[in-house]
Amino acid sequence: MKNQEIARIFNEIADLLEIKGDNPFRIRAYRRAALNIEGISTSIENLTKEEMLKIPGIGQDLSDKIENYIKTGHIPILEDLKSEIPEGLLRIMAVPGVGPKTAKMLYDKLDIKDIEDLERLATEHKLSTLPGIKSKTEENILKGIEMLKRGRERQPIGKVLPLANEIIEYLKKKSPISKINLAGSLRRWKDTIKDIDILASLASSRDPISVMSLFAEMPNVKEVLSKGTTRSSVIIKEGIQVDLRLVDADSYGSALAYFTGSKNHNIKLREMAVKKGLKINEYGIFTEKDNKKLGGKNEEDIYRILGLPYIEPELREDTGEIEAAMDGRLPQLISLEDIQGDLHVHSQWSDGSHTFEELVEAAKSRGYSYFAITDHSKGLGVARGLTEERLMEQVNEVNALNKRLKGFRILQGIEVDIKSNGSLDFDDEILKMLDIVIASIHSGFKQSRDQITSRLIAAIKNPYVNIIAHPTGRLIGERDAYEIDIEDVMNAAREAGTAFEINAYPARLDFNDIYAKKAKELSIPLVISTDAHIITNMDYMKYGVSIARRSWLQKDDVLNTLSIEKLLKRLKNRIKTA
DNA sequence: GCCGTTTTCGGCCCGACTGTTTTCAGTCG
Repeated sequence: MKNQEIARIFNEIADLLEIKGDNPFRIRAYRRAALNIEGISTSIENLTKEEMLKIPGIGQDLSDKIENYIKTGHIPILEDLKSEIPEGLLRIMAVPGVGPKTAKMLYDKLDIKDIEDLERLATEHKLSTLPGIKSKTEENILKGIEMLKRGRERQPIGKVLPLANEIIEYLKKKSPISKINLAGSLRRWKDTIKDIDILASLASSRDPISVMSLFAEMPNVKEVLSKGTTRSSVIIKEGIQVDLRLVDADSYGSALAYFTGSKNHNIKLREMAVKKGLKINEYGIFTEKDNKKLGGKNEEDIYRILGLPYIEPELREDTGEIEAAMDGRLPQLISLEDIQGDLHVHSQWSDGSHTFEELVEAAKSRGYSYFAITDHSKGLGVARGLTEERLMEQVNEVNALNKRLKGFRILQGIEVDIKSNGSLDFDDEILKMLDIVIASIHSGFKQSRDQITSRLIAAIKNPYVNIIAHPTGRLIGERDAYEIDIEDVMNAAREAGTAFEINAYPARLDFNDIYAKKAKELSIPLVISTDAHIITNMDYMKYGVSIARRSWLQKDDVLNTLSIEKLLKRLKNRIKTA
């Protein structure tokens, strides 16, 4: 799948054109194309010309470039640009506060070609010889370089969301705020987060400056980047940027829509507005002609006045949601309350921390009527994987416990290891005795794409494997997904009736939203499971549900929204009674 | 470079904050 690769190339072309001072709309066209290519679930090399031209932002020229790249591995314009512009300039542009104009001036006037040059000359106060740069800018550039060195990578949402909620609680308690919400990619539940965006409005006639000061002086603030009356930015000690925006109650809805994004979703709404003789900004929706405010107190106003139904934040990525809204095709998204049970849970028997009784209580308290105990199989020695004998002991214990439980059922399962040769860790004779079997890869991540693909397909085709867990093996920030032929894998699953897991563990979130959406389109069943090793991990379900929502999934698309009876009927080759 | 329910040419989203400026350019989201 070359999608990511081509998206990266188009973004690089956009960066280089920016340094050259090229037509900003041409630059935007490259960026928009990149984003849309990243968002499609089909390998771009499998698309026909006609299909390619249907991707928003891809026209004749860019589709030619893509085809040429797939055929020859070259994009002439990129090579030309690279020969004109030293590569280091792109890295200079990565310094916060340094954009294309500054980067170009630094290169033209002082021959600065990389970050090392920039740091040295800034330290020696040589930058202030340039027009428009004085000591403050030098300081900011040095700070920016520091920040870049520390690395401001995107962090898993599971790490960022709790921090964001703490800040919101703090502000609620300490300041005269009437409304406060998360915005930005956190509100859209993206799997990784760069900044925390918070929107608030004040109780009437209160002083915004005092709130901004309170915000800038929170105990966990490490650095204040900017502070105004409507917008302030800080870096907290975890290294994450937090932006707070204050608006009037009258504009709260339009500001929330605006700051929730995504950027491209907003641009498309604004374009729609312009065509209707309207204007949208963070203060409301207005008539173009006499600037009369038509709405903005509630987020729904914006959509309603454009003639659209409300679009859930998770869908706002400009991946077809606006078109679907126009046609009345928006999905009724799944919600956390729809989940009836967790199908991937570990116990003390392997590398989990709790007894069955404790897990039953935890599941019940989350409103579930079942969960599957899926300890590791023997091949995973580090996780104290079960041998056949211990599995049989577990079966007896689960059976005994199930007899005592009323209105609740433990499903006897296993997370069987897919070995490096593609065979499973247990024979079919063992697997067929269980209520549910999930299979997954825990080794050989470096194998070739073909090898891993055939391992997965072999497991998918096994008659007793119901679910493939964490199908791409990624660990956010630690390990990339292994390379697979996603089309072949999905086709195999569709034929075999094997489901894929959306693993809700924050570092995994695997399938991601792109693959889960694709699976839905192919009518492949999905499950959302937490892979819990301790009880509190069960609360990760909300992250899994958020991936499902971002994937346009409805309740019907997810097997563990079913009652236990219906679930067992849907699983292939299982005993069909609860 | 894309795109069309005003257009196949001429548009292309909108505003805040900073640092440097006397009215604004650059950067960011």
